[in-house]
Amino acid sequence: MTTQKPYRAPVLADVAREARVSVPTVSRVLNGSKYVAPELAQRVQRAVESLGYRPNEAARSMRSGRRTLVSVLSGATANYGYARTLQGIETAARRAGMSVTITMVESGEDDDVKRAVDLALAHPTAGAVVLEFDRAGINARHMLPEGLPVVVAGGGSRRTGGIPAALIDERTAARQATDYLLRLGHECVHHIAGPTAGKHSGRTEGWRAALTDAGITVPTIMNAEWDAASGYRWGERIAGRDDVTAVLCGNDEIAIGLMRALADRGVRVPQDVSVVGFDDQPLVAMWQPSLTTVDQDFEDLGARAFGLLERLVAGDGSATSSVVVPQLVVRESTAPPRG
Amino acid sequence: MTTQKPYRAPVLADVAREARVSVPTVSRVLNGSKYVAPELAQRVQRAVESLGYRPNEAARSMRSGRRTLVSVLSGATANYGYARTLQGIETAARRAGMSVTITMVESGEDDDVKRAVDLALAHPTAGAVVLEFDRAGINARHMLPEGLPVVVAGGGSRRTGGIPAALIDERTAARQATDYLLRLGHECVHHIAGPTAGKHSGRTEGWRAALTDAGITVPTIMNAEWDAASGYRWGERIAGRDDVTAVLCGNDEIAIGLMRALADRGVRVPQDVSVVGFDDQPLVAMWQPSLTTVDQDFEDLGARAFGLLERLVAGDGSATSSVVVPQLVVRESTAPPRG
DNA sequence: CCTGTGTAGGATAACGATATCCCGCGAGGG
DNA sequence: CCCTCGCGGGATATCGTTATCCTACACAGG
Repeated sequence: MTTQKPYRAPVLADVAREARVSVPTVSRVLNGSKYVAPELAQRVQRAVESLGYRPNEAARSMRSGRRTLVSVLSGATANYGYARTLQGIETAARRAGMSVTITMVESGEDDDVKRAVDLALAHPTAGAVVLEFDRAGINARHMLPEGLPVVVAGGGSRRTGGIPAALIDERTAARQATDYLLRLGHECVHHIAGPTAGKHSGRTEGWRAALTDAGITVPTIMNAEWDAASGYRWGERIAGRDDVTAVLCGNDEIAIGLMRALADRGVRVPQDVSVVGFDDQPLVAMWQPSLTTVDQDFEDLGARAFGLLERLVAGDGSATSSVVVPQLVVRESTAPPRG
Repeated sequence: MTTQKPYRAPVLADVAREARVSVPTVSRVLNGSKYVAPELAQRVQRAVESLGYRPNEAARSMRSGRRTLVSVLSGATANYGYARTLQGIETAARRAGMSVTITMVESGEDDDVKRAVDLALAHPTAGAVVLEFDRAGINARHMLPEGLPVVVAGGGSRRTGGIPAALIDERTAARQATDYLLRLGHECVHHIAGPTAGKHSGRTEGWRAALTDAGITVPTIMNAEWDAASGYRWGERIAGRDDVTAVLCGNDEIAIGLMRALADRGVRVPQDVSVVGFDDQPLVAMWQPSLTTVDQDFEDLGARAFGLLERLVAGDGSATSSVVVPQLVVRESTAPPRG
């Protein structure tokens, strides 16, 4: 059993020794300063290659003040939307030569939020992206220190307190989805909302606005979790009601759960009830019936959020929120009401 | 327009000044050294609170050699399995007081892999977790420097070259799933495999082994991408064949796509064809018919991977691979063959 | 009184990089 | 011949922290 000697990455001094130059000269070569003789530069390059030298960003940023780390704060979930947004941020950051740390906020409780923020900022960070799809994210934003570059990524129409945000205008999308159902001839559209702790989400607000504008009495909101089981439970109750002919769901999971419960009770979608989801997860197009839903480009959302942060870090005060209106994708789960 | 003065986080010296002690004393207080008078300690604590001081991990680790950053290398995807595994790693790391950076490897090409590894190790890292579900991950592992603590997380039965690994024994699971279908009375089980670049995945190997052991001629493997569209295309072809009565799919997406194609052509699941998936994504239990599939605990996988890395970093050479056999979840998409 | 021991806490060096300073050198102008 | 100027590159300070060293003091034992 050989003892593994602990890993020691080569440092500038090792390169300098190997190339028989001083440490600052190596730095100059690596940072592309002029004023270095071509021959020395070549010796340095060779030494870098042969030793497999990799600059230490921590030391570099400590001295230079340039930071190459971006911190993402998100709710504690592997949800499709979160994962996709993170991917968008990471890809954009990687292309810009920045690394990404991810910290999950276990809940909206002060303790959890504080711990998460402390960990997220433990390593010196150029700025933070807060994924604000839930309470945990919102609370996290409020606990970030004054002056740190911060951007928000999330569903639109929420106040972000002067912080630049990349948004998806869920409100408009929900309104369009609701209008679409009304145009099909439904006299009312019901709504199953995800948990949002007090305030209503843009999805809920858009739905309400569409009904109000059409002069329709807004029915009671059905509150659910974001998961399919929760949608299923509402489906069990809706199956026994004649007055529900169209349902706008807070997300695709809820919609799928709802549809299964309806099917189990012999209620047909879309003949008896129309169902609309939110997110357009990859699988829902394969459903039977395939789900009419709102397509959200989360990857683009992440990329836009990172772009804003980049400008903010560069001191470009003109960085202003960007909003995208997602598109309704009409599939098989919606139809005119019977009779 | 007020000019925002750039963010300057308070440092130890600020705290020391505020508490009227020397810098090392503040450090001693924060690191819980004895030999500090209670009164001074209290002054320091107060100063820390009032300034909102947060230690700079980069500086700390530079001096002390203790690293609190873990790097995760993964394929460029927001797949359910990847996202879930990352969540498991992050949660375990957070509980251990470590931060996590995530770097995606765009492809298996040398260029992409090298760039990803460079970025992943740019900030000084205690070690790396490589998500090895695809070629990109495998290549990334080979490009990591000698001596860096590395663990692999992925599907079992692959060689990991002496590197500790947290594994899910896909081979055994696939074998069990295949055996189950044979016990139902199917004379053969067909298989749609995901892309694995040369080698076969544990899923494919387990399937083959089960058939071979049962003395059944192994049919041609159907090769697909990991997505539902790809499963759909195979479904179109299978619908015209009488000899296919049971299909083991490389993952749930493929299975769902397959089932939709079969349904579109009037082939009934499970009466005409039985279908088994892999992963047990949250939605597939709601399918019609609900999908029989292999439940993979990716979050646990991530937690185990981090645990291994932690021991490796601590110099515990006894860290040895851990393997979990996932369970087959029988639902509605499987049944005995007709007649 | 001298010495030894243990506590308390400041002074200083060091981690790996970059910014700044500064010196030597050769060319060009007065 | 002296002075300036541009280049090339080493010496040194510095970033925020912790490890090490060292001094000061109190107290006990001989």
